[in-house]
Amino acid sequence: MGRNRATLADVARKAGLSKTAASMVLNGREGTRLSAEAHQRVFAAAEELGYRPNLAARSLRTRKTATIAFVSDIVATTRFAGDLIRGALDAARERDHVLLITETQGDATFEQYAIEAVLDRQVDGVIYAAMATRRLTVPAAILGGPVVLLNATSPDGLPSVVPDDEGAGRSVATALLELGHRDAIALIGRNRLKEDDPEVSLAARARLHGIRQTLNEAEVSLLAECFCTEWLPEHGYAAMRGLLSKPKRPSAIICMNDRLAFGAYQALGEAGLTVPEDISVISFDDDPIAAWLRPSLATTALPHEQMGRRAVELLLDGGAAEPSLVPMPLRRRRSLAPPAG
Amino acid sequence: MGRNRATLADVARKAGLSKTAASMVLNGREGTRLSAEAHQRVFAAAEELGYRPNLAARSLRTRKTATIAFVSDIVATTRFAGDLIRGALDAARERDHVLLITETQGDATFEQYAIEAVLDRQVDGVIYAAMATRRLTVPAAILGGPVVLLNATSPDGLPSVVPDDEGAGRSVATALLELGHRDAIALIGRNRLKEDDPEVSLAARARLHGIRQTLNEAEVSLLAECFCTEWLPEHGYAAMRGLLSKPKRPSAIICMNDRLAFGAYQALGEAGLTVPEDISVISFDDDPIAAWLRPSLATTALPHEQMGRRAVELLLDGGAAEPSLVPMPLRRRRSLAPPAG
DNA sequence: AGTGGTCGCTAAACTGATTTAGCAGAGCAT
DNA sequence: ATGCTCTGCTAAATCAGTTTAGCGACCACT
Repeated sequence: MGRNRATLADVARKAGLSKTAASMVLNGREGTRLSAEAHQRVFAAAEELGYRPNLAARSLRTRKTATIAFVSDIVATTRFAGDLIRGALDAARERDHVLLITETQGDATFEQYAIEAVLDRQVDGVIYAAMATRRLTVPAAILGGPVVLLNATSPDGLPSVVPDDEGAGRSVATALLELGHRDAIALIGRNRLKEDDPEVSLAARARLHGIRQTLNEAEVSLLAECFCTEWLPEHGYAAMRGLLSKPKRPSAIICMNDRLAFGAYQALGEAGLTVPEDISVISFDDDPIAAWLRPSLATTALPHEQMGRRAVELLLDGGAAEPSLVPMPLRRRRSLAPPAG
Repeated sequence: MGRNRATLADVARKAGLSKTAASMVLNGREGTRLSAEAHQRVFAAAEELGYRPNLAARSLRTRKTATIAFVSDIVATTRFAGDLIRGALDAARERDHVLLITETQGDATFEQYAIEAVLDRQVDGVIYAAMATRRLTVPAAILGGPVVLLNATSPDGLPSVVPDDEGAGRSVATALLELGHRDAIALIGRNRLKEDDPEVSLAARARLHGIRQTLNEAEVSLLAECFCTEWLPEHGYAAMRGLLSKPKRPSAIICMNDRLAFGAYQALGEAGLTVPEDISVISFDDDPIAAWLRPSLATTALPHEQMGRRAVELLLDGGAAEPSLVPMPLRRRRSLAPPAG
């Protein structure tokens, strides 16, 4: 890879100057008294030789690699990982940095390995990302340098970037109230584990809190709340069937994520009910399926790309110590209507 | 990041030996005549100081960085990217390598930038990945070192890893024939652009070819073939409605991907038809939604994780020059049944 | 004439590893 | 006593940059 690259010494020789001079010119150092002509010659030589500095050599001296580690628990399994990475990639490129990506798979041994691997490569900082918004404790080894938590918070008070799930909860509830839904709003996706253990999820509790707060302020209470062991379509399906078997039919359903909503749609379809004429549905995440459903599903978007970007900005440009809350925009789609009759 | 790390010189000093000796012991060099005691002392010193070599320094001398570039056109937008990356990550870790990830977004300027960025960092090789299986030409700049194409082929005859879409086409057709479907099989997802331009897609043509070949051998021809401008649910929906409006109803549908099948399901549901009793459905990709649909959708899986893994193996361990075809396993699910009546 | 300052530039040290070339001492044969 | 080999180790060069310290020439001023 990259054999026969021209070195700084080659450039200097061609320009008839010392390495020192060439280095200073190419780095645009202020206050050196090199002549305009020397500048010309160095630039010309570098151009002609297609010179590009060897960053390994440079970083040996400067201890800067222009490389950031992106350490995450799981990159696959969720389609969102790509957006998180893409946002980080974009922001890194704008700052002439590059991303070293590793995955811990939630395994302590892998994590240890991943961290050593990136520290050995002298990365300038670490973005420690979680795929589900949660609280975690970062390994001590990376605390020697800049760290930003992405989609996670930690007890150490490290800079972190998380979505505003509570705000999203408020948006969702407000959207329903504005349409006139009041005493027939049901919730699908309560989950003790997610709500009570911040190391599993911070989103569940925050979303619930946002919803409750808004409804309380309007003096509205939920018609029903369904617990689900997981947030997958099958659980949404089962929950929806449960709701439909009760005497009072809800006028609107809030699902804790889009996959639950997908399951709910399936149950509604089987029951011969139409969205949104019979029942409105709204949820969280803006999974791609939300737009594919018929009718399209109103939801609040997890701004993964923005979050990835913000993490890099925080890491390289510095910034707020308190968690950076990224708003979750409401996507108004066809699944919303005023209550029937 | 990584301040105050012990250096090799520290280890040597503590062991009372030269850097040379320490280096040789730690690298397990054969044929050096260092005493067993010297070995002990070096290991002990390294252990005690928590010594880890500075890879930037090492690579300056050895021209090896134990780092691979993963350059892809688009990492987001498709949920599959994660699996491709994960497979590569796993295989890289097993070989003590790490992945530098960049994205070109299909833009020539970004591509140029990405390639320079990774070459400047002296990567040991490049995995050039495409998110949709297609043919492409790799930029000359990376041809100076090892390159493997992932989910793509090139006219240069570079080593490449692609899914066996033609085999998948055969599996799909065979599965339907075995169930007894013959003269009422319809196809959704013909697409001139994808079929005719290998720089857009290799999958469409290969899948179609596999299907046709198997049906021809059984002397069966397709009842209908629907063209779709894109392979999204809405197009599958429209195509399915089209098929249902014709006099002869198909007994089975082959969709060119799962998203089309999702759309087909929606149209079938609206028409009051049930899968698989009225119509069987089978498709390609094994998108997560395939398992979420009711009934679950039979499909052939794109083995992204395996492909990512294979690419790294090819790059680091060497191997076949001709394209490495990774089989696409058939996932038999509930959407298949013998034709009705 | 001597002193000091600025200008334009360079030699050499330094970063932390690997690798080449070779040295001192022991043992052995001649 | 000399030459030879083998053992166990080290000094120094090297990789490709950055950075520190300083050199010679020229000018101005006292």
